[in-house]
Amino acid sequence: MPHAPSTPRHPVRLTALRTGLTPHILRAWERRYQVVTPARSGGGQRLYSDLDLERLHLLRRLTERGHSIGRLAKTSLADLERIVREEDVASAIAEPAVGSRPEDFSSAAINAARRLDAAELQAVLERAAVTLGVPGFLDEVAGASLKKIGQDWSEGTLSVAHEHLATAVFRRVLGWILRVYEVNGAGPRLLVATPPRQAHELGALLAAAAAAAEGWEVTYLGADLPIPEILTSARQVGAAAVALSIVYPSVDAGLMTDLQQLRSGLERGVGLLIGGAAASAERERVTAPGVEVVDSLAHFRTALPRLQEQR
Amino acid sequence: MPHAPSTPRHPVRLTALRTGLTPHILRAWERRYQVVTPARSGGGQRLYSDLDLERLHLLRRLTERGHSIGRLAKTSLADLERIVREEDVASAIAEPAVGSRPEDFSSAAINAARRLDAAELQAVLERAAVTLGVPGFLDEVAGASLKKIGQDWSEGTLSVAHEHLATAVFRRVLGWILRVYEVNGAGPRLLVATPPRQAHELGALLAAAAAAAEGWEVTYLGADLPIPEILTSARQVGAAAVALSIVYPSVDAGLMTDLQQLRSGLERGVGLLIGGAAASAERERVTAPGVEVVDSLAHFRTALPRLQEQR
DNA sequence: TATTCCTTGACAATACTTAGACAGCGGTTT
DNA sequence: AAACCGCTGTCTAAGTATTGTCAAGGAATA
Repeated sequence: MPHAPSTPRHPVRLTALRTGLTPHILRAWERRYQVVTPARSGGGQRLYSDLDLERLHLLRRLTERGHSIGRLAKTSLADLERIVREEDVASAIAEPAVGSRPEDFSSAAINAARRLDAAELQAVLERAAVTLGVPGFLDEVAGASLKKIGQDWSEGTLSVAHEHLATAVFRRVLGWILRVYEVNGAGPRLLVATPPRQAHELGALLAAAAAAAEGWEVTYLGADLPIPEILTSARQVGAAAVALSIVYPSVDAGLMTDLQQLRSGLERGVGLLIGGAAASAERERVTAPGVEVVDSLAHFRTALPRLQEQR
Repeated sequence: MPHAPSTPRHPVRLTALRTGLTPHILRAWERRYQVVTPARSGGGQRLYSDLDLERLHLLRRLTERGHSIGRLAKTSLADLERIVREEDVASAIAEPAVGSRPEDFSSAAINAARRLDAAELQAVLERAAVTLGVPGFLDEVAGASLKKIGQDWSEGTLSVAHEHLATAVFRRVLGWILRVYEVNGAGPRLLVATPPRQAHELGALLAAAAAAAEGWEVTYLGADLPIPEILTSARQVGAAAVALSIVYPSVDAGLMTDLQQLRSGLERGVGLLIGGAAASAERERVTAPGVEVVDSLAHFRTALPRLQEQR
């Protein structure tokens, strides 16, 4: 015959083990707050029931999370269970937990790059993208990591090798993201590239991925593309907008001519977005009618729907 | 029955945690503006009510967005809620566009399933996972879609073929997620399975993926697993916890025996979580010392870190 | 006999309290 | 501009409350 849950049968030692408390705490709680009142053996030793165990277990959980034992002491078992459940939902809103915060991913990525561990870097980036979602990943991990790497590189903490390895892996991951969003015929078309003499393509890839995640159909053409090629391609795919990334600070006469040529070669309704470090730095020179300079990925994202409507 | 929302019961540090403020700020706000007037314990310590928490939470959100606390201090709860709503509408610019909201993905998924288009279903699910991030995907797309599919199936709108196709694709996508999070040696281990005579494994897979995204190293064993197998495996991989999914409403004597056997076969420190429709429905029968019933994925997620700490 | 458990009283570590001070920020006035 | 000012978050110091931990001496248990 199975015993009733109120049958006293567990000695202190076992009770402590099962509830995660110590015998000392059990006695202190009983002495001070009459949290439970265990039965006694013939010789006066405590014997706890299943119900006591349950109660004590819940109390431990709640006190660990910040409730005060003094206040919880007189609460009924049913109420304790209710509170625990409420706490669970309430705290679900609260924290994203260490290990899956954007910063954690960034630093893990930079460490991997520093160790020249391409496989680990890729794994970290993929995990970040899948955990945070592409928009969050691009804004808070990819952007931040690239910035940090560039910074460390210019400070001499990272070598060219590190930078190349990181570039290769980022290209792979961003390419993967682009592929996931490849889709037939939906969404407006965006052409992404880097103008002549601009070899850094990561910014462009970042923008391409961001646009893809926003539902655009992105044609990514890579770095250092002659203006006529851009024009032809834009016409061919029926682009609703063209986005260029400019990183090198040499915003030279050639570049300005290129931009003018590009703008006048594109149809009226086709938007032209220029982003990247150099674009922000020389915003006044680059800005022109029909040319929008974007300072950040977030800015880029908000500029996109506008272009779509203009068609 | 002490459950009026105005019952004071939360000490300062809990209140700080729940509202995202710090104890310092709580006291400063009270001292300067009488934002709230918490009750006091016998010894003079603050005790906040649920209503206080609600109010403080709203105040934090609004001050973060630039409102001044001095101005908001005397505003009623109802007015605060109204202001927050208005703000939300105003900032709707930042709202995800149509096409990348959870509902859009769910309905696209169900349409694909209805058309028996496995490739499209898989593409939609992958895009959803990558756009929303795995936690969001599991909570708002996978969970919802499966529920809808099950519902349509029981209504006769979807055939067994549809249901099997969907199961196959979901299994593939969830498996992909599990693989992305595969990682060597980090994190506590979780064993996920379905007990004997429980054939529906999608719930278990969902849980497995959620745990993986939280940093657990998950060993997924699939459906209909004999208890001794579970025990051996748990010991072999050194599991910190075991999670089971129970869907069929037949919580029969066999199942109860199985659970008892499982619980007593597991070491003390190893947590045991039971989830799924049947578990929630028969929560009282299933609950036992050392066995925790979880009602939802969100609940499951919050239960996990606890198990980790208990080790 | 060796170990575990009992009670009581004390102590130490946290956590919380108040009152006050200070620094950064945005806006205003000189 | 420069100086000023109110608002707000943060910190300190000194005292109180709460709670975990321990010790001593005796009793029960195996």
